[in-house]
Amino acid sequence: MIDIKKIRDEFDEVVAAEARRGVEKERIEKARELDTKRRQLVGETESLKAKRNSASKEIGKIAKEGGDIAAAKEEMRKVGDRIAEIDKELAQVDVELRETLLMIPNLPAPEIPTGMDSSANKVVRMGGEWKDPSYKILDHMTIGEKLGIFDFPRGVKLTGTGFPIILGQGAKLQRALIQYMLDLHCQKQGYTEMLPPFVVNSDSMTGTGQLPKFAEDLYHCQIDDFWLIPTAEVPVTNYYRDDILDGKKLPIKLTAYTPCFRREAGSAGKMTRGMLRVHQFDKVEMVNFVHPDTSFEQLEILVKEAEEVLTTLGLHFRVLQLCSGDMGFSAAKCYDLELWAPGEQQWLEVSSCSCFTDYQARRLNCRFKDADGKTKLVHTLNGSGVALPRLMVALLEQHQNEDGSVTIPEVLRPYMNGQEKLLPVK
RNA sequence: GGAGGGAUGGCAGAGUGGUUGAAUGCACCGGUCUUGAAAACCGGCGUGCCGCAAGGCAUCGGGGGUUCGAAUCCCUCUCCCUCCGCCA
Repeated sequence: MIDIKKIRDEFDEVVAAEARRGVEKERIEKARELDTKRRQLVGETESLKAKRNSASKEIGKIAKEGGDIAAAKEEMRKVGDRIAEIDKELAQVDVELRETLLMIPNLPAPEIPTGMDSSANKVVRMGGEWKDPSYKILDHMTIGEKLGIFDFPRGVKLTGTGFPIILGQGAKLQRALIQYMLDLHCQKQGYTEMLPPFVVNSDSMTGTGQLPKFAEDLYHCQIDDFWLIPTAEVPVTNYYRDDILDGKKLPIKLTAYTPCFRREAGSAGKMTRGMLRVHQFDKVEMVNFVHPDTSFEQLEILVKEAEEVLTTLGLHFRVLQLCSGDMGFSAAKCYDLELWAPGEQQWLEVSSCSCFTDYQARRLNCRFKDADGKTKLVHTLNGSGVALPRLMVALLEQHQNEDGSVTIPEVLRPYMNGQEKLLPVK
């Protein structure tokens, strides 16, 4: 949620910055008007309450001395009625203001490119290498079939489309990847691992912004009013909801492996081939709670941490800086990591690393005690480190051999009992 | 799932309708003393909102109600604890 004080005090700057994301001035104007209205009502009701409070004290005193209090009581009853009226209106304005603020995205960082869609994104660097081999490159579906590691039809039988089954050495490879990434983050990059619930309540979903807007994209357990998490960001970030952190302990870096569940209502048919877009997938996520002065430096570190996964797996990828209009709603600055999938002949997004400044923390009410003794909002960052299905696709396609086998990256072999290759089943 | 008991400031823990925003202890911060530290003593010490400020309002798990006035009474929800049942 954006800071209303910013709209109050730096209106023109906010309007200009939001215009870069395609937000009309009217929306910000509306927030400002509601805020003015709100403050006026607060002033009115509070001065009436002050009057009532002091009168009530007086009444108590008079009553004790046996004086007549009937007239005073009657007058205060009227004041009470008026207060109730104003409070009702105020509650309405509060709701409206909050809703309006929630519709305003985070302010884009000044240095990012302006643009409304992915065409304005900028490739900031390339990583790893790729050379097309002399033999014919296969796509992951064909490779998977040879290796006997995917079963899509039976996934449909068990659940429905978008719930693939991974088998045998493929399942083991996936498990190895998860282990490897967690170990890398924890042993080398200073993260603490967390194994959170995969199901959360509505407060948590609201805290990170999935609710109320994106309810349709989530799986819901009606009886208990629980939701399946679409990303580990939800439980991990909400871990510190309504919390005050010790400033000396920042940055706090948490990582978690979880399955992710996404209904993705309306996205059927969109790049859904094979493993590319599914309703359930595994992901390792990184979340940082940082001091406001360091958030953008931390973002650069976070991206490098995610990149390290790809580099050490020997994969070719590129780093994209997203333009103002292509970023997620809460992000001030965002980098995407895309892996090259030679079989698909396309770049696959496997990680998105974002700095949310205080936008997410405000909604989450996550603060910290600074060195000056003041309580302030933290800044939050998160990044995938990384998503499994597309990583698997790119890995199979980039590391495939002419004989149909797939070379297992060296760093994964300790997790695979030393196995060097995935071998065709027949 | 059944029965009962709870939820108060960072923690512990008083408080059952009127100077209680909240005793007391611990923790924490500042000071005195000390070569330094400890102890002792003195002072300070929740959060949010409105206001230039003075100050005001709200807040004792959440929501609603009674009342001139609610931490205190009523309703409701959530969570925690104890006992019983069931169970990986």
